[in-house]
Amino acid sequence: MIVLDYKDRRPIYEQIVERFQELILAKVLECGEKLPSVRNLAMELSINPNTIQRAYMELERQGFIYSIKGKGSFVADIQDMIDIRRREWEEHMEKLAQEAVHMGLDRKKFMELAEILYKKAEERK
Amino acid sequence: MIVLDYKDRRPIYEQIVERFQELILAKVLECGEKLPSVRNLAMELSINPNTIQRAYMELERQGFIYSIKGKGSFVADIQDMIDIRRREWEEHMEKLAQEAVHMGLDRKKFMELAEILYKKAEERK
Amino acid sequence: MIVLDYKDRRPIYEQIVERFQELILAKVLECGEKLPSVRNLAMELSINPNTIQRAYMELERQGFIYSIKGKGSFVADIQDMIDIRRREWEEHMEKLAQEAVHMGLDRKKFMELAEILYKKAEERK
Amino acid sequence: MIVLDYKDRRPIYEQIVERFQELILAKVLECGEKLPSVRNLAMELSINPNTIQRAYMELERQGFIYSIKGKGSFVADIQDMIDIRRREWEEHMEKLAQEAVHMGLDRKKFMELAEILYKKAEERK
DNA sequence: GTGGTCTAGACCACA
DNA sequence: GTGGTCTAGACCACA
Repeated sequence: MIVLDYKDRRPIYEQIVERFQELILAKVLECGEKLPSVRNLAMELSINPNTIQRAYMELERQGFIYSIKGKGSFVADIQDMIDIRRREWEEHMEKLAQEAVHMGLDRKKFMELAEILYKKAEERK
Repeated sequence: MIVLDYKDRRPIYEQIVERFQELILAKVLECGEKLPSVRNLAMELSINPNTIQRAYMELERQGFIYSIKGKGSFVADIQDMIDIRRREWEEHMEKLAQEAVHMGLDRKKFMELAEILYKKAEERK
Repeated sequence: MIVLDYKDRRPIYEQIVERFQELILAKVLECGEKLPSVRNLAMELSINPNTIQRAYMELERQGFIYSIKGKGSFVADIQDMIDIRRREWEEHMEKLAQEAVHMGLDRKKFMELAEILYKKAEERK
Repeated sequence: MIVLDYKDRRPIYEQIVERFQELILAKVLECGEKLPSVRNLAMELSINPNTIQRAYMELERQGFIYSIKGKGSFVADIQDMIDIRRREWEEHMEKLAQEAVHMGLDRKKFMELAEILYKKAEERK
């Protein structure tokens, strides 16, 4: 489920955070589901438990999971978060569209650029 | 060239600033071109010359125009500004495209939304 | 007892819900007391019975009233709710007082602000 | 400047974070001022550099300081943060005052409670 | 068993 | 020299 990329220059804990974010946002990990324990995941990935701990701390701070001492870490209910993100995204997009109109970017060019940038983002993923 | 909207809740000088920004960015007013004098424009719009003065000061502060005592106000060379704005706009758009991919918004929906928001911005103008 | 404000932008049923909440919390309507029937209140306010129905449904969902088929709607026992709200209110107030101390707001200014905001709330009511 | 309280049950890094927050909010440490280096402060307090690192990370996340690799950690410009906090605090206070009015808490009792809770917060500090 | 904190110490990137 | 990441491992609180 979690695969580390040692060629990646980003720190390991960051890779773990991002991977779990994806799994949770894509609902592969469902609300309330238990994450592997800090120690188990550390063993499985052959890394130090501290690194997992740090990743889980960050995920909890961001509201993706919640941890209960003595019980484990669990996927949080992120529907509200998703809704808020979606709304903010649309607001930003609306603002950019307005700026495009002000800058004199016509609809055709605007749509072309949007498509190019979307494809670029898709490939990068 | 300048039309005031008294139903608009924003201060008049702000409307004037925005209108000139549009005219300059859209290159209706070209680099080096002389703006109407403070007094003339005030008469034309039937408003206090101080309001125009304030708008011109703000435009100068933002780098859209420059004023020469005894000669008048002129459109500044804003190519650099345009380039920077355009670059920043593209960066923002790229970021939004990336977020769209991360949120699981597929290309079709992304393009539809982009078009809707562009049209909405166009109508509002 | 219920006065509608058509200048208010909120939906009518929401205004009705809020008004009944106030009447029940202020114990003008006592526990067990019968509310006006859907039809009567609708006639009295010259609005659609469905709107009243919706308001009553919302009030029941929130635990302010209970409805018995064929008999009517009655004010619920809300003492628990009142106690909980009061406790939560005090907790929030305690937290704000603490933040005030941390922000360096001295007691005199804190008390002044509290009084001003209380009066403002009173007037608005 | 920083004194640890080993009787305090809270983790050391949290104490350090809070202490620096106070020093920065009270402007004892001014904007742009350099904080002691991770290693120096660790030596001075006879604790592990990791613990300081963790505290500084948290302070940076919260916007109190910024760190530049190879140069050090510096106090951030927090005037905006202070303004925002103050505004949010007032909004919360206004809301609580409104709720107090709705709950039927009269002004005298409201003011008494406010004073008691303020004193309590002051003593706890 | 589980998460949370902390120590001791290594190594890296950046300046 | 400075912050940032990571390992190895201890100990605590909670369940």
